[in-house]
Amino acid sequence: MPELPEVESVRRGLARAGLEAAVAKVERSSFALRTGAHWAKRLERVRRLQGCRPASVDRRGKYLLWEFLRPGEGSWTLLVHLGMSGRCTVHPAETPKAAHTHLRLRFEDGRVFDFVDPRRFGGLRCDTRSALETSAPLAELGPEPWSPEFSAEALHARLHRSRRALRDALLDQRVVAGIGNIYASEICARAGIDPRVACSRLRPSAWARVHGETRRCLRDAISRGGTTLRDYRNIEGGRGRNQRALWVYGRSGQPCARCESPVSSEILQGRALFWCPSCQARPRGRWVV
DNA sequence: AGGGATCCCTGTACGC
DNA sequence: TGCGTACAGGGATCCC
Repeated sequence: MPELPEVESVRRGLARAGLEAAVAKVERSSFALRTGAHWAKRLERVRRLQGCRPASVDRRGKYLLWEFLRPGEGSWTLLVHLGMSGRCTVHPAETPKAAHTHLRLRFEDGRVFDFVDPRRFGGLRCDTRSALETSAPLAELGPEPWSPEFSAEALHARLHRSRRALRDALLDQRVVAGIGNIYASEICARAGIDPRVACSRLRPSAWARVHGETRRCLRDAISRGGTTLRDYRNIEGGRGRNQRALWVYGRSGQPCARCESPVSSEILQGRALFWCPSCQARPRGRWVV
């Protein structure tokens, strides 16, 4: 389940790979990836990358933006979303295609880039940078966790009337970009707040903790190369190391990393939710401070 | 308009 | 052993 730290790890891996040679050939599977207006119609356009040279790799939320310089002038940008099971890999030489390879870029230096996604929840799109940034899904994303627009005050202002559970607000990419189910549970755990509590009950001091722990949790996960519970792999095919540092996610019944009480879990909005009933007790009063 | 429900998709885990 | 089934979940879409 690639979230911001995993996508950032892929971004850094791609940048480190130092691909500079032009794309000799674009190979596409006949499967549709993510369907819908934003994706399927535009998959054909990856052929545009033929003859282009890879340049900078950026990230916005859970999306990768990989720029390719055109032979004449200008550039195309490849937008990549890993969905649930998407993997990006760079192979040093000829490598057989893995099952469910949806895109292979063959570079003139002999290396290949593969996008593999068995569950096909991921998506690809190729367009100009400005076309991508001014349309869905990028245009709808909320602030990056490290941007000045993401603040405790902004969280409070946006959510103080919302009756949604805190966990569900953190999953909303319009509130802040990049958080998925794993880090939503972990952020609530580190902030010491019951993830089921309605946003409207959080006072500014509680939002300050949510804000601070969001940044810390994601930053620490990036420094550990992301979380591999099942599918996630980095550009070299290796696993992340953050799974060992999780406090609550996937640890139902096991001792909380902080107080050793057994971790609780339930399904909320169709998604697994984990918390420590002792460190994240439901407030008895009206407010979470 | 906010937010809940449903669907997409396949590998894995588990029960009988 | 083998088969069937439940489950995992990000985001688009529909709907109230």
